[in-house]
Amino acid sequence: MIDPAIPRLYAYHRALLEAAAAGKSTITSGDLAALLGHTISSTQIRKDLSSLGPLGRRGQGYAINPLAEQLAWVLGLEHEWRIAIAGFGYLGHALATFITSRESRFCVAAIFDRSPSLIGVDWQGITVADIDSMEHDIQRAGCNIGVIAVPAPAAQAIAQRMAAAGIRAILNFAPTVLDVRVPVLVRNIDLAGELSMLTHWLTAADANAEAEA
Amino acid sequence: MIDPAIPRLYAYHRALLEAAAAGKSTITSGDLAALLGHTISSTQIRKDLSSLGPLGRRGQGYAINPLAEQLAWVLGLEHEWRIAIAGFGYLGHALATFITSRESRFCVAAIFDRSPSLIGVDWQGITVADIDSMEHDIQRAGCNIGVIAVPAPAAQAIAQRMAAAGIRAILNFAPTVLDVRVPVLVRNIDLAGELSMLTHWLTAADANAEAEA
DNA sequence: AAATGTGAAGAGGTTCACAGCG
DNA sequence: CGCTGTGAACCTCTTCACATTT
Repeated sequence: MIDPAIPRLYAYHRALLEAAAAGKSTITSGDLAALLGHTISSTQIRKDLSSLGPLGRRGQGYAINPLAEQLAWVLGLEHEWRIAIAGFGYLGHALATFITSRESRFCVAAIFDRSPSLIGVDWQGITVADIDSMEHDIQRAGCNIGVIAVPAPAAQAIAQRMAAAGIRAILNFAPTVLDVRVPVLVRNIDLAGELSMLTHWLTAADANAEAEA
Repeated sequence: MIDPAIPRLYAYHRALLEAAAAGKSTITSGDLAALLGHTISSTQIRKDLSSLGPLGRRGQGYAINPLAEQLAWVLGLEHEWRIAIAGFGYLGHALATFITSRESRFCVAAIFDRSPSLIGVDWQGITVADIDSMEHDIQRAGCNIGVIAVPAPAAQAIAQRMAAAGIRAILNFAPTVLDVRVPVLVRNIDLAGELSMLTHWLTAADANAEAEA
């Protein structure tokens, strides 16, 4: 399965759960597209789904439950994922809450910070630990996904320590390029970059408006 | 200028400021690529930059300061941007801090929440206001960018009200497709989707490892 | 008749190879 | 000689059109 399709598959999965909750048991690619606000075309949906196997019935549409299960399987949502969060400031805290509420099989299993005022704090049964003990705690908690929510200068070292502790996938919110030599998947969430797209678009729109006037 | 190039331009800009701070006054596309951890090729960098005009000297490289200024101009970093944040939970709080610290011309100018325990709270001179007065406050504060950090069910209504108040660019952290009919640029930050890429990749890697064994 | 599944065409962006300057 | 700037080849993903199945 191709890379850019994965977030789409996840969107389908969510939409299918919604449809199922609304009492439907079958859905067409067109209905699914409508549910997603037509941000994705029905053709695209069919291409994505057909690449997983013959999941629909011609003339009828897709049976929701089997399709949702298939998507959950492909996306790895059937495993339980144990997540380690480094940095428990506002961002880390927000992510912990979000992750826990979002998907029942995502489980925050370890939290780290450097600040003495946070170490020892309890969050939903998890004690915030000192970053110095990270390797040990990550392995004991059996974490397989890491989230980096620390300031940029500290991120690189933490990424390397996470990788050393056996974590193979990292979601990085620090605005730095992480260099982990081991084969680890790093996804960067570049908030400032996203903002810059907005500011660029707004200035470009202004320039166009002036040119037309 | 093409869309996917914008975050790259922003990355160049950051790297150039770093290089300037390190005392350099000139840089080649290859050096810049190295500074970015080779996540972007030197060819790509030259293509991106050349589309802005002839900014480099053949045989020498790029003069850092003029180039950084040009990038800042293209990205709209020379304007002052006034940002309205809806939702002041941990996420909203984290974003406010991040935005303020990140770029001096990004200014959080209004904060909204629905919770009585947050309304009236002061954050760096800004008073958290009731979401009911959003339109009025946004206009008074002259906000031109909106950030949505509220739970999914509330996001749609807030997006529409932001658009009605004249905001034309929105960064949305709620896992919902926003439908604003006015021409507004919406960027969705899909945290769950990003996580799903990690879980997919990890399960696919496991499946491959088993297949090889 | 209605909706899926799919080869072929198309668009969009990246890489290559090298011409053009300093 | 070194590095930029760029047309052309390339590749990847999306859209189109339609054959296929219930």
